[in-house]
Amino acid sequence: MKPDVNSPLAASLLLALEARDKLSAEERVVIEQMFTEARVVPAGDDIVRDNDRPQHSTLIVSGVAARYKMLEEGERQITALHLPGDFVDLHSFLLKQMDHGVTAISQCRVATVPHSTLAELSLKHPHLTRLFWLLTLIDGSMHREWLVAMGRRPAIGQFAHLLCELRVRLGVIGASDGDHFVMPITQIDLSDILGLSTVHVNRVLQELRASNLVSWKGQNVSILNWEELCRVAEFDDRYLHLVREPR
Amino acid sequence: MKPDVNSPLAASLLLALEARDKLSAEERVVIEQMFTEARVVPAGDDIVRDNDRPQHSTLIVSGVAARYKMLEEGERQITALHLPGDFVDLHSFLLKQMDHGVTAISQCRVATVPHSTLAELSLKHPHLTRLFWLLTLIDGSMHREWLVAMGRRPAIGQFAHLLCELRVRLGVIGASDGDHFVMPITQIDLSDILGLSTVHVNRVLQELRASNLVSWKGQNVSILNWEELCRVAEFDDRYLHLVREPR
DNA sequence: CGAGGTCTTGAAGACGATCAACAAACGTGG
DNA sequence: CCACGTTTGTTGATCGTCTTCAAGACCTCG
Repeated sequence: MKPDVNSPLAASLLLALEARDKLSAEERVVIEQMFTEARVVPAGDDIVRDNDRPQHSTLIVSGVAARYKMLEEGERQITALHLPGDFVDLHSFLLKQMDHGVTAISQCRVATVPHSTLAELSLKHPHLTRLFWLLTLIDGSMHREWLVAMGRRPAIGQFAHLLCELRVRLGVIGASDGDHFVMPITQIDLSDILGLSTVHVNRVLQELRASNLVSWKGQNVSILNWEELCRVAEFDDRYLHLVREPR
Repeated sequence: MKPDVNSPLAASLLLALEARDKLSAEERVVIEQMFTEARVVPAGDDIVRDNDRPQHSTLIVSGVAARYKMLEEGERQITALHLPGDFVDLHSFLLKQMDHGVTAISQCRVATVPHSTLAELSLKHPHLTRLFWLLTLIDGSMHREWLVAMGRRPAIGQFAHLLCELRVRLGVIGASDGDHFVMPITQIDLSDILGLSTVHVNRVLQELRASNLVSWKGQNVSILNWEELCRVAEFDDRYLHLVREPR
């Protein structure tokens, strides 16, 4: 999760893709070379703004970002959390206009690909195009899982589910150290993810701590009882589609 | 919304696509010819089952369908409503395995395309491929809007928002008669969409009726005050991406 | 060392859930 | 076409989860 200036920009993306299909050597090269170097976005700044019409798509190289929408009364709802290797606005390639913002939750390093490169790709590399399409489909799959969590799980189950998801997703990109990972987000961010008040997030977290499921100090998160946490969350990772097969 | 046996299978799909981009005559033909005739799925039956590995993708020709997930205690959460012209499992082309079910809310006529045809398409017709990708992106966009509605809007706003969305989406495919449309779904279905109890759905609906925003009798829905309904819902149709431009 | 953001705790209140009962609508078979 | 059973819609009463408001502790960073 730390900005590692030496790692290639697309390292996490390659891991995410290889978790779902095989890449040819050529494809790996194409991916590594498509990104232009990266700027650093300070925590709290927008990476992409609502209503923008981006000419390129943005990859998180390091840090945590979030898609969000604001309501009239100033409430914020986060609709997705993005980790290294995630394309935060790949969809803007076809949707053209952003209907939501993307903010840097922690400081982020980001790299970009011009939409024109993606367009060429869609002509020359159908398989890679399908894999990028796949990434947006997995985003959609996570959205659906979040809908289920919000609509039908009690707050503690929803929170537990988020923790399970984070552990698995960080594992895929090699950013979790077994049951421990670094998660630079505040309880305020959590409340905007879960659609709860900050006060209630705090109380639910205490409940998770009290039952020895999780430890969360500062940015250090440890899953203390994975089995039981999954039970509370009714977690099933099928929706992350971590099966390596031809796509 | 009525099964119209004479209409071409892809009529609504063509309308949905033409609302977002121009199609060439050739592309229209390709789309019209890709679907094989259609079966009728009775209300309540699954169109696609959880865990299936479909070899084809399914288009709703008429009727209303829903994607859903079940929880352990038997609760259901609907994550998307699908209307004529919607591909309910286009994503299974790349996700391979279903991580949720799709059920016929009302009786549905459905048509199918083999995945092999979609694969050919991805080689021969990059523009059409991008448009199909676009359809899945718009699905994702609707998921995000539902997340906002669930997380941060009170029940009445969430319900109002759903009604606004339905009106606009039905308008796109020519299935709404101004402010009136036919919506063959029960309050039980609504509660599974909104993540509320059926009792509360009933009370919120009464509130919408009492304030003269909506009339809902049987399957006949009329928007009585579009302006005010949009205000209650904080509705902004940008997320449906109804802009005709090159994609 | 001070200041702003974040975390924590308490008390009160609201929104929505649950339980229960009944009415209305619908479909099916006689 | 009516009778009957089942599903859906409606209403009331009570309960619980989560919100809001408020205040103080902690922490981080200039």
